[in-house]
Amino acid sequence: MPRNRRPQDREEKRGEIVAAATRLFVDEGYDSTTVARIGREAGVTSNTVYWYFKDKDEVLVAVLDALFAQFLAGVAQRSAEPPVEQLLWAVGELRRVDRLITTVHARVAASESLRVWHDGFHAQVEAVLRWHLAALGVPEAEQDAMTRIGVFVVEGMLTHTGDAEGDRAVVETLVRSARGIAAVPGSADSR
Amino acid sequence: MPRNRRPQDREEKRGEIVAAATRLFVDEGYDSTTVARIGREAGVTSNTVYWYFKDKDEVLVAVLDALFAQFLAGVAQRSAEPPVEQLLWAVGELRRVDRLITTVHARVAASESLRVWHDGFHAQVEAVLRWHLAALGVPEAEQDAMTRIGVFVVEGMLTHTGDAEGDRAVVETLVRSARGIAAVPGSADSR
DNA sequence: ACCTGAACACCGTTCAAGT
DNA sequence: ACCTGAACACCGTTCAAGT
Repeated sequence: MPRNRRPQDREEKRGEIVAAATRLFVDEGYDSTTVARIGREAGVTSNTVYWYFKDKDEVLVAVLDALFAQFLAGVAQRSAEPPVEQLLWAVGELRRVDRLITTVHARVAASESLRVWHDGFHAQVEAVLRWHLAALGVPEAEQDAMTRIGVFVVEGMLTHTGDAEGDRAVVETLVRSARGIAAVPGSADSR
Repeated sequence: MPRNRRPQDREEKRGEIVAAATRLFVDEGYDSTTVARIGREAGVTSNTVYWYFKDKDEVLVAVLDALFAQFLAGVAQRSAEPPVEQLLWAVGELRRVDRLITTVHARVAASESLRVWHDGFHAQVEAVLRWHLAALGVPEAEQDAMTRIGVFVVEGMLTHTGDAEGDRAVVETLVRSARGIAAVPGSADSR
């Protein structure tokens, strides 16, 4: 069966490259990681990386896909926990890859495929947050703004390290704000 | 008077380099701007830039200092306006340099002087925000968390473009949250 | 189809040499 | 003190050539 043997090998090698790149990008950063190094850790030459990926940014997209899938699995497992704990866990998890998040922002302007990935990522994160807000009782009219605030705060926590108590205070204040909005909806009508 | 003629020329040339770099960094981005290009626009060779600055990151710090001073002057002029308008103005202003903000985050790990600048910038922004929160009546115990949230939201708005109505909704919701926290302080005592 | 050696293009930075 | 020409080091990417 030579017809389906090749594709399997291909996925395998590709996976090794992605695994090596993931380790290097997370530990040393995107800029500090040369394509040659990625290849070496995967047992090939730098040129070979270009047989599997269009360019270095495509490698990054593959790495992000892998990391994000892992992350979503963790989110699903914790869906029963209270919102504050879920958010704190997510922040702690994503913070391990904070360098990559900054890299994504720095490169969306230069790479079209990275821009697509970034937009998709935001859409998914926003969907999850909106779900939580609805569950907390935030009326639909306020969900857009609250969702954006939530995304911004999460992203800010990732890129600016804070201690455990500080993080908890931020998340608790945020959730309390959402509850406050839920209790007193509207901005100009009532009162 | 040859004793104070030289220093003046020096500041002049240095200023031209910073002016050229500012234009290029803002319009084309830090990565896309070569040191050679900065020099050319200032009428010198790339090597000459290195006589005035230790490296490309130092040029960036000088550019940031210039832009930030300009920004602070604008803030001072608008101190009488209501908080929402002040914040919206600040966001609009900073958004014009959103690329640089991303660049700063991408390079703090690599450049010590950039890290120092970034920390100082945050300290000043936080001081301004804390002042507003105190004015809104947010109790001291909650100011830390609310300040961090404010910084994160502002930064998020800069790096993620939104339309005018969306921006206004976010800022209004944020200020309303602060007022809500001010009205019902504490998280576990009163109920 | 998969992989490599060699080379190209580009860029930040340095150095010896000029005035 | 100020500036330059030439060169170095490094890196992403490509290409012709192998199996």
